Parts: sequence; structure tokens; C-alpha cells
Amino acid sequence: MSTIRVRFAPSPTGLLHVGGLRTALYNFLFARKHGGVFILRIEDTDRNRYVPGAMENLIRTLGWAGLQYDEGPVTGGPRGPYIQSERLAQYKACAEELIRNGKAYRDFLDQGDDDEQEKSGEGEQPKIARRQNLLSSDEVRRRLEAGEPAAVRMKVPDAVTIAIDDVIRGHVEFASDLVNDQVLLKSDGYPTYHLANVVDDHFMGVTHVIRGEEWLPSTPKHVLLYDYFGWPKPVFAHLPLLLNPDRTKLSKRQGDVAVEDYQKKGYLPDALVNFIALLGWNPGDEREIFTLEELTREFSLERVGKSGAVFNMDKLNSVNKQYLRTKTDQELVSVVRPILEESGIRGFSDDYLGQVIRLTKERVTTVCDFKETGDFFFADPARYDEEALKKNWKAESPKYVAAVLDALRSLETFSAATIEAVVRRTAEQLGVGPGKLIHPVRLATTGKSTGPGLFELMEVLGKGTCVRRLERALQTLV
RNA sequence: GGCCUUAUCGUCUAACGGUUUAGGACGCGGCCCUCUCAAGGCCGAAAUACGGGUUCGAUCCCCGUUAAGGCUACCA
Repeated sequence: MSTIRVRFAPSPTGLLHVGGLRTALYNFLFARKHGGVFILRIEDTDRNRYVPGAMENLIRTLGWAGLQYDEGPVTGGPRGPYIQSERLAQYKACAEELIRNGKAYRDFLDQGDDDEQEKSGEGEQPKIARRQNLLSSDEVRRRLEAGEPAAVRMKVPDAVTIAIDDVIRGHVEFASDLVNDQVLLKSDGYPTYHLANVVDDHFMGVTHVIRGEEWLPSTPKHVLLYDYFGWPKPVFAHLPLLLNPDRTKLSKRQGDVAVEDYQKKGYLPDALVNFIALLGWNPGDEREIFTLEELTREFSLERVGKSGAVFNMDKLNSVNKQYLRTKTDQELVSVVRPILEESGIRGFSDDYLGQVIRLTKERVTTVCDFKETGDFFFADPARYDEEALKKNWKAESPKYVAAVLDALRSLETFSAATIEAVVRRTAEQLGVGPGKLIHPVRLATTGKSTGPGLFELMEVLGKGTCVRRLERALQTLV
């Protein structure tokens, strides 16, 4: 069996979409699993939608997610170029070959005429473009020589059934009468997706086409083209769509769809990848957390489902939390530090940030949350949370806090253990439960009523800071 | 409108005709733990869209209905 070759073929029209990431991931996993090749191909055949820099961005985001491609732009490869706008001559030659063989023809109508026709058609019957006999061959030649722009359309046969056997969907049939004479080469000389994709997949040796379900309806066109060229067909696998909560195709408007959005919001790449892998695929048992290596080992197209999957933020959050806990404190320091510095929080050592992360990482959802959850580690509380105040700052609280403050001042070693001992002893001496002191002290030192264990947090803060904050609270809060 | 696809808890899904009182996870509710919040543990509510077949037996196979989605460009 020949080497498996698959490709991810985005168009450079913007940021990488999470649906695109999943398609890329499944292609990547399939290739790796079978010792095959994962190709990145840029489909930039629509000059109107081209966004400068989009390709670089796509590559960077794929890299962030850990999906390294084997052949593609920048890195190159034996079947390049991997950017379609650099392969124009090839598409043109292929289109001409089809014309020569009577499988395609020139069409001088422009886009506007096309729409016009459809409107005037107006019935219930679909308007299938079949225009090969509109002009005599003499006239075609004359207008061509006159330099009139022409598109090339494929000729679709009447009354045949075009069947595909999709790995995921099974056997699917289409009636050729409902397939229109697709434009293959636009009048600007660029190919359409349909031509370019078939030509490239053939010349790049692609064995499996793994793409979104939105391509299923145009697959008969592609199948026809393979036959026209006399090329072997790849195996098709059409993936179920990723959905909005209302079950429409995942789109902007209903939340973030760009991978970069999730990156910015503080999701870990391996967590996002893990979560997305489970949208449409499962290992068949009850495991849910996988490294990329484990996914590679377990993945199979056979276990990909058929129905669309809603992109569920709650689940993503849960997965991200689980990943956060698997990271070491220092690993997270390097991720969290830049986020803090963006907000002007700087000057803290790796060791200190590591301590902060150790105490807060079980309480955050994303790496961005460290800033908010751990704010009191970076500055004295700017204000005291109002509800916490109401709940935990009672009339007798100042007295208790003052007692704790006194006891703390004489502490030699300021560790969680010694702080706890002192606080509990003080409570005992005052004849009240330790909670009566702990809650107001927490409020005074952190400004809130929630967070890491008080004694651990005070140890990290250090004696000076704690004493200062308690003093200040006693002055401010009455 | 036409074509295509899909259909198990709110969501992601398991079950590859019988071992099922339909399993897990997220979310939700309760309890435990506890200085709070998380985490963790335990418990709970929650689904096979509907109607026909086939079969000794259907979540699973077939047909229909319904619903949802995708596609219907010289966009990808």
C-alpha cells in the first residue's frame, strides 16, 4: 500500500476557524497514525477574498496548536508549490486538456448574465447551467481571438448517477441532471475550488480527502473530474459540522470562532485540541483526556460520527481546567508572565509567580484568570469586595483582626504552619471559633472572601505585606 | 423550492439485534470534606423525535413522517 497523503487546504481569507482546526487535526492524526504525510495547501484562488498576512497567520496558529505539517508553504516539499496562485499554468493546461477531449467548453457569459438568467427562470425547477451548445465553435473561436474573456465550464452528462463511497457517510448517490456545468476556470484565469482541488490532490498524491460536510454536495463534480482526467480517485471522508448552540453552522455572531480568540482568552493549545478532537470523534471507551500522541495512537476515521456537534464552552472550560492542573508551576509562569506584563504587572520573580500559581491554579479556568484571581498577590487590595464586607466584617471583627495582627508581629518564622498555629491559638484565647478571625483577616489581606487557603496565601505574601494590609484594614474599615 | 446529510439525557457521546433498570463526561441540584472558593468524594434529576414494518427480540436493520443542518456562485 502506498504512503498515505492527506492535506488541510484552507483559504487565506482570515483567521483559522475552530472548525478548520478540527479538520486540520483529523487530517494530521490520520497521517501520523499511518506514517503518512500531512500537507498544508493554501487555496488562494479568490482574489476578492484574499487577506494579506492570512497565510502566515494560519501557519502560526497551526504551529501554536502543535499541528506541524510535513509539506507546504515555507517548508516546501517534493510536490509543490503549495500555494494555488503559484500553480495557475497547471490548472490552465488541465482545463484545456478537458476542452480538447470534449469534457469542457468556453463560456463568454459573465457573472451578471448568470444571475439574470436564474432570476428570469423563476420556476420551481432548478436552473442548471448547460450552455455548451449556446455558441457555434466558429463563434467561440472568433470571440476568443477577439480577446473576449471566457470562463471554462465542465460538461456534465445527462441522466447518469454519480456515486461516492464516503468513509463516514457510506454510499451516496447524486443524479447528474441536478449537477450544473460548474465553472472550472474563471475568466480572470484563476481556477475555481473544484478544479484546483482535484488537480492539486492528484498531482500532490493525496490519497484521502478529509474535509467538512459542506463539501459533500459538490463531490460529484470532483468525481466526474477525476474520471475525465482518468485519474484514480482518493478516498473521501466528509466530517460532520461544528455547530452554534442553536445548531446552525458554527459562525461568528454567536461567539468566538477563531482559534486565536481562544488563544487570547487563555486556553491552552493542548486543551483546545483535546476538546476539539472529541467533537465528532471518541475512542469508544470513557477516556476523555489525551495528549496529541495518545490521540494519534487512538484516532480512526471509523470512529468519527455523522451528526453535527455543538461547540460547548462549558466542556472546553472543564477540559482546560484539567490541563491547567497537569502543568507545572514553572511551565505556567512562562505563559502567565506575559499576560501580567501586558497589564503592567511586572517585577515579580519566577519563584514568586510560581508560588502564586501553585495556590491559584486549581481555582482558574483560563491562564488569563490568574490576573484577576491572584490580583492581591501583585498589589494591596484597591477596595474590599462589598458582599464580602457585609458577610465577613462584623462589629467585633476589628478586635479580632487586631489580636491576630499583634500575634503575627511577634512571629519569627512566617510560614503557613506558624501562621495557622498563631491564628488558632488567638481564637482560642478569645474564646471564639477560628472562622471568626480567618474570614475578616482574609478580607483584610485579599479584599475578597474567596481564594486560596489563608495561611498559605499569607506565607507567600510575606510578613511585611500582611502586617501592612492588616493595619490598613483596621484604619479603613470600622 | 430542489438536492444531500443528520436524528440517544440541555450539550459531547457509549451501546457495533439480545449481557440495558440505556453507560460516561460537561452542566445542573443535593450531601460530605472544609477558613472561603476551587478541587475531591458520594447521591440525584435528565435521552433512544414520531409512525409503520423486518425479527423470537429492536437505540441498533428497512420505509415513511417530522425536525434540524448543509449545499444550491466565474466563494472556498
